[in-house]
Amino acid sequence: MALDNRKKEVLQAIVDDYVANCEPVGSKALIDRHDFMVSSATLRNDMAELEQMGYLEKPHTSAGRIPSDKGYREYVDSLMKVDKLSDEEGKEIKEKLSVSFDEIASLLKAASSALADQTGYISLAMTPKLTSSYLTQLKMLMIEPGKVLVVVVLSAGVVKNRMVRIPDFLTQEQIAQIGNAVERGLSGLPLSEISLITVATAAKDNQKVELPDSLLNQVLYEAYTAIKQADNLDVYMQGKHRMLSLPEFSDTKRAQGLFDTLSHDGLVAGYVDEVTKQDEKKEYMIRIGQEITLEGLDECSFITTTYNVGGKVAGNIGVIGPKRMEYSKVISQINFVRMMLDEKLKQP
Amino acid sequence: MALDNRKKEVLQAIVDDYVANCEPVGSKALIDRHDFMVSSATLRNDMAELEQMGYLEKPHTSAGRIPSDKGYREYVDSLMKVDKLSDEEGKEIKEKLSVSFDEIASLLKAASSALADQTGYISLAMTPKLTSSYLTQLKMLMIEPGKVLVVVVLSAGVVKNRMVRIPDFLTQEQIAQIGNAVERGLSGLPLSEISLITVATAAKDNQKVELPDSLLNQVLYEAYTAIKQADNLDVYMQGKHRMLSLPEFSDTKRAQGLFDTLSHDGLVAGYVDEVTKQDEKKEYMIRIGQEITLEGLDECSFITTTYNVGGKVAGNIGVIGPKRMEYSKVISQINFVRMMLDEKLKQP
DNA sequence: TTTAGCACTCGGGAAGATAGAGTGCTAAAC
DNA sequence: GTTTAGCACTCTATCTTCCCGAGTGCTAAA
Repeated sequence: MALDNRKKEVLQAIVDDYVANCEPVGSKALIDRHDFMVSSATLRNDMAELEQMGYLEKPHTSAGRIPSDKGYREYVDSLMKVDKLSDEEGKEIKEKLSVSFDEIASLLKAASSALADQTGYISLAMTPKLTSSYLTQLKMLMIEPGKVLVVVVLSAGVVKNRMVRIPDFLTQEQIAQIGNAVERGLSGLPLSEISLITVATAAKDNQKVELPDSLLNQVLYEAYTAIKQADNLDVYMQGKHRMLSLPEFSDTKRAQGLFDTLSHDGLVAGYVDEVTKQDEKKEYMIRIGQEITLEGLDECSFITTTYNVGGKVAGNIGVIGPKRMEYSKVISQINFVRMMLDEKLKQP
Repeated sequence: MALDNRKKEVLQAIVDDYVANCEPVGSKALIDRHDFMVSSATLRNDMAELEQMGYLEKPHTSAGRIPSDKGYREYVDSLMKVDKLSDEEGKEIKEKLSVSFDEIASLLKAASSALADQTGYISLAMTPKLTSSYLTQLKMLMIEPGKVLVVVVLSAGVVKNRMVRIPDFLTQEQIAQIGNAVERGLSGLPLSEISLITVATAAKDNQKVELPDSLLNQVLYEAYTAIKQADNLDVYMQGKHRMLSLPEFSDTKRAQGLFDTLSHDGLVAGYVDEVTKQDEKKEYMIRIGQEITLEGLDECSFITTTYNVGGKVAGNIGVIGPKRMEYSKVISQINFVRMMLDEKLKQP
């Protein structure tokens, strides 16, 4: 059975009211707050049917209804209208993102913080996915004898560095040359194709320094781990503790379950990755309540979208909030931030 | 009036019991759990006096007693005995700290995570204080035309870098030379004495590159901000959400107040700094409940100590837990971690 | 100074009563 | 067939009352 027009309106009104007040919505309250041209009894009938179809639930017999996961799903899929961001809000976000960004990391931090402030929920920003990036530069900089800073630059504007130890009689020149050799051999190569072996051959093909193999290998190993480490997704997450003020997390156990999961950056990043693949064609992905396979997030909804670097699919930004979130507002906010990122990262 | 021996024992026993159970301690429970050779009536008298002296409080008339801030203070100052860490625990910590650390940052992260795991409370590790550090190196590395990575190395082993923009017709050689010139002029100088002017004179005295002043100044300005930015204390904090499982934070409002304050790294760092100065001569500093002037921490206790780099006073590590914390255990844990840090950072 | 004894206090949990919001159903009206 | 008024019913949340028991403070005796 399909939803007739009035049922759609009823469902929409219930979601709206519940989002606003976090209290089960009854037929009378619905009449009071909305301009339905029918009586409460009629709404009661509709609500009963909506419940039977699985869009609504009752916390207990004599309470109002609350949306089920399916109800929220219907709401975001076909009922809500995503309105444009207000001009002021757009301006606010723009301001927050107008940091002079010279590394993508600082821009993402700003984006995450803007999203958290603006939505009032938990925000998320992830560095570009490694699968889409390749090595552009590798610099080795001697800080003091025996200590070298390896700077790895990836195509998407990601810069990572790592301090490593090497035998302390190697000179700055030797080190720099090895770095250059590796860079020459590997730049342009996707990270997935870089292995200890490719690093070694690159170095040996390109370098002129005379060094015993064992010594050279030691340095190359460090270079290799530095490159591999640049692989790691960085996750910027903000606004976690704001969830404590929501009624759905007034139970500390539940809040703790949420925080426990969120403290594992890797888990969250992995989930985002997986889900983004599933919803590849969509502009944004939304997961509601039990649809989220992460532990402790079954009272939450999760919205992410993908930003581009140099016009190509890159990393993700997102928001985690209660199921009872202001979907249309959050979506327009997240969209706006994404557009700003795309704009700022246009030239590769 | 001074505390006679039995009163001391009573206070100590009450603190111990309350720490263990988070329940007000009555005279009878005290008798049951400890070997006092007197009757409960006698203890009642003692407890009444201890209350009058301000060491104990009653949540309400007919409950047991709980320690007041003053009571805890007396406890940590003269009653508890700090016992040595068990061998296993020492081993565990040692293992967690046996990361190959090449930057002080990663060692501090490991220290903070070990402390959080081991104590079960919130841990804190801060990079060395800037007042005690001076510039040792400044490298400028061209990543691509117009983009330069400025690497700042400080005496205490702190390495920071920052990407900056410069006019894009400058060459790697020019940039590197300017960096070298500034390094030559400023290395060994305390950060506090470095200003835009000293940077400029250093560069002009030492460099040979011919560049128009306005251009040079632009680069120098970026170098200067990079140095100044290295100034910032980094704070590593872990284990926050563990507090949610403590009964004293079952009220989400309270937890939120705590988290709100803790999310401002600067606030906490500033407080630690201030308090460390006050307790300069002591091995560790302890602040209990209301003694802590940070908002939201009045149900907490705060213990910090100072680690050394190259034998000189450097940064702080610490633990924030409930007032009802296992002081002696935490102190021995924190001390152990500090000793490990000192050991690892012995050679400058 | 210590102790036994006892009356008193107070919080917290159990039990019961009540109000009110909301429901589902029936039968009449449109 | 759909809508509506009316009504009995259900269930929670709240308030009151009551009582238990842990704990106290005081007194008087050891």
